Amino acid sequence: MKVTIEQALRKVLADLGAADVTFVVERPGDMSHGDYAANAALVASKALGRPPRDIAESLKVKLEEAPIPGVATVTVAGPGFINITLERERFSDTLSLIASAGPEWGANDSWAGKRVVVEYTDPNPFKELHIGHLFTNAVGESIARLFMMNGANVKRVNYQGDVGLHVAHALYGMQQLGMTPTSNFGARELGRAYALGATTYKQDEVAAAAIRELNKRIYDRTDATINDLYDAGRRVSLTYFETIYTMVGTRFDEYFYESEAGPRGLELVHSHPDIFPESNGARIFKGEEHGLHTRVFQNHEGLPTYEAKELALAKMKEERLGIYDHSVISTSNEITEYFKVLKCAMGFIYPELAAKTEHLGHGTVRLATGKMSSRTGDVIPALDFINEVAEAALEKMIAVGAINPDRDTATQVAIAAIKFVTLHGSILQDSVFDKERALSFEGDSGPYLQYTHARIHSVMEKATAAGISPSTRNAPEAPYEVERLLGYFPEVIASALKDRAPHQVVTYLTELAGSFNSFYSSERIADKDDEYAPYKLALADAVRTTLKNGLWVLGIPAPEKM
RNA sequence: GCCUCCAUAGUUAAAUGGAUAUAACUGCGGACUUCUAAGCCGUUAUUCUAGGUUCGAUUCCUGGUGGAGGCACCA
Repeated sequence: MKVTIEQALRKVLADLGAADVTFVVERPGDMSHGDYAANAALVASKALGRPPRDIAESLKVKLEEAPIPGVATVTVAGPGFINITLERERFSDTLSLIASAGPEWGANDSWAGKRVVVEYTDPNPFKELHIGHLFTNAVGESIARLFMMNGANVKRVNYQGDVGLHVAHALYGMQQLGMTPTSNFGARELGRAYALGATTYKQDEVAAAAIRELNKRIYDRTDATINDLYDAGRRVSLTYFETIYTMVGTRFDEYFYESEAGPRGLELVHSHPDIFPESNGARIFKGEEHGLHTRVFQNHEGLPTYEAKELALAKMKEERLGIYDHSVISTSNEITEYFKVLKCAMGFIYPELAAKTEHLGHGTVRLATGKMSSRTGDVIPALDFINEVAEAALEKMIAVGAINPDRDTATQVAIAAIKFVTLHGSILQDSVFDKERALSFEGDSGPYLQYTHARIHSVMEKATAAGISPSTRNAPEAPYEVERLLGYFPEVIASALKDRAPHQVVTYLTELAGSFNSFYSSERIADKDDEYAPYKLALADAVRTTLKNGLWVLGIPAPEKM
C-alpha cells in the first residue's frame, strides 16, 4: 500500500513539475491523522517556488481526479502534509490476507534467492558463556530471522575460540585443580580453572612462561597428556553451550573453530608477504596507509591472531556452505575498529569476499559494578541467569493463577523476558544489566507480548466452543485502532532488516499488543448475540498471527497457554 | 594525544529533517456480577551545552562537556 501511494504521488508531483524531489510516505505519528502521511508538498516547496499548503491542495485535487485504489480520503493538514485514509474494505481484506498467509504473514521477497551467512554468539570454549553472549545471541538470531522473513536463505554460523591463550589459562588451572580427563567436571569447574589460570598468568612470571609453553603444545598437539585433558575440556564446554543454544532457540548450521582457522590464516599471511610484511618478528598489516591503524596478523611466536583467523574464516564459510551473497558477522562493538582493518586487508586477498562481508557491531552488556570479566570470575553465567529468571517466572505464574504453571512454560517466559530487555532498544547502545527489569513481567515486556498472544488463543477457543467462527463479511462501520495497526507489519519487517534494527519489531509488537488489550477490555469478542462477533474473532486471530510471527522474528516463543 | 560510537521524563527506552516528542516502570487515583487482572482507564514529568544549516532540528554540521570502545603481538 505504501509503495502504491508513493508511486501515485511521484506521478502527480511530476505533473506539477517536481519530478526529482525525494519525499516519504509514512505512518503518521498520530493515528487520527490518517493511515499514511506524505511530506511531498513540503519538500517540493522550494523546487516549485510555491507555499507547501498550496502545492498540497494541487496534489490533493490531482489525486482525487485519478484516485488511488484503496484510498478513501485525501486531506491537507498542518504545514502541508497530505494525509491519506484507506477504505474500510482494505482493513477487512488485510484480515483475510493474514488468515490465508499464516506463518508467511509479514514476509517479503526482497532477498529471495539470496544466500546469507550470519555469524554470531562466538563464545570461547573453556570459558563461561555469560549474559553478554546471551545479548549477542539474541541480536544475531533476530538478524538471521529478519533475513529469512525478507526471503533470504540463511545459514547460521558459530565461530568458537577453542585455541589461544585463554585455553592455556584454563588448562593450567585444570592442572592446578587436579582435574583429569576422566574426573567428573562440568562447565562451572572449567570456569573456575580459567579464572585461576588467568590470574596466575598476571601475577606469577614463572607460571606465565609455563602457560605460554602450554599454549604452544595446544597448537602443535605434540603432548598426549595435554591433548587428552584439552579434548575432555573442549567436549564438556561445547556440550554445555549446546544446552544453552537449545534453550534460547538457536540452531547453528555450521560450527567453525579457531583451531582450524588458525593454520589457514597463517598460510594466507605467508603467501602474501607484500601485504603482511615482517616487523619486530611479527607479521603485520599497515592500516595507516589506508587511514586505519596497524594490526598484527601473526605474532612473534609464529601464532596467528584473531585477524588472520577471521581472514581464513571468510573463505572457509564458502567452502563449507557454498557461495554466499552476503555475510554478516555480529559481535560486540569492541571489535568494530579491528574489523575495519581486517576488511581492508581482506580486500587485497579476497576482494569479492570483502565486498559482501558486513560487520554488525552492537553494544555491550555491563554490570552495575562495571565491565564483566571472566578472568576475574566477575560474570553472570547465562544458564544460571536463565534459571533464576525462570524461577521467578514460575513464582509469578503461581501467584497470578496461571493456567499452565509448569517449568517448561516458565522457561519460555524467562527467554521472552531476557530477549525483550536485550532487543527493545537500539542494538548499538550499551546496556547496563538490570536484573530487576529482566525479572519484571509487567508493562512493556516479553511476557506481556506472550500473555496477549495466549489470551487471544484462549478467547478464540471459547468463541469456537460457542459456535462462532471467524469471518470478515460483516464489518463494523469504522475499523478498530488495532485493526489499522495490523497492516503495517510487513513494512516493519522490511524496515527492521534494512536498518538492522530488531527493536523496531519490538516497538511495533508492543504497540499492537497494547492496542489489542484496550480493544479487549472495551469490546466483548466471544458473544453469540453480537452480529460482529465473527468479525472480531477474525480480527483477534489476525492479531494472534501477527504477534506470533513477530515474536518468532525476535526468537521469542509464543506459548498458547500461560 | 588521535580515531570510532553514544548522550531524550526520576529510571529504561521510542521517534527515515516534519504536525502537540511517544511508551513502559515508579508515584497517586479509578473501573469491573462479563471472553486470562502478567490486563484496562486517568494523572505529573523529558531532547547535555553553545553556535550553525533549514520554512521546520531529538535527528544534519562545528566547538564544548560527560560516558563507552579502540590506537601492534588477547579475542
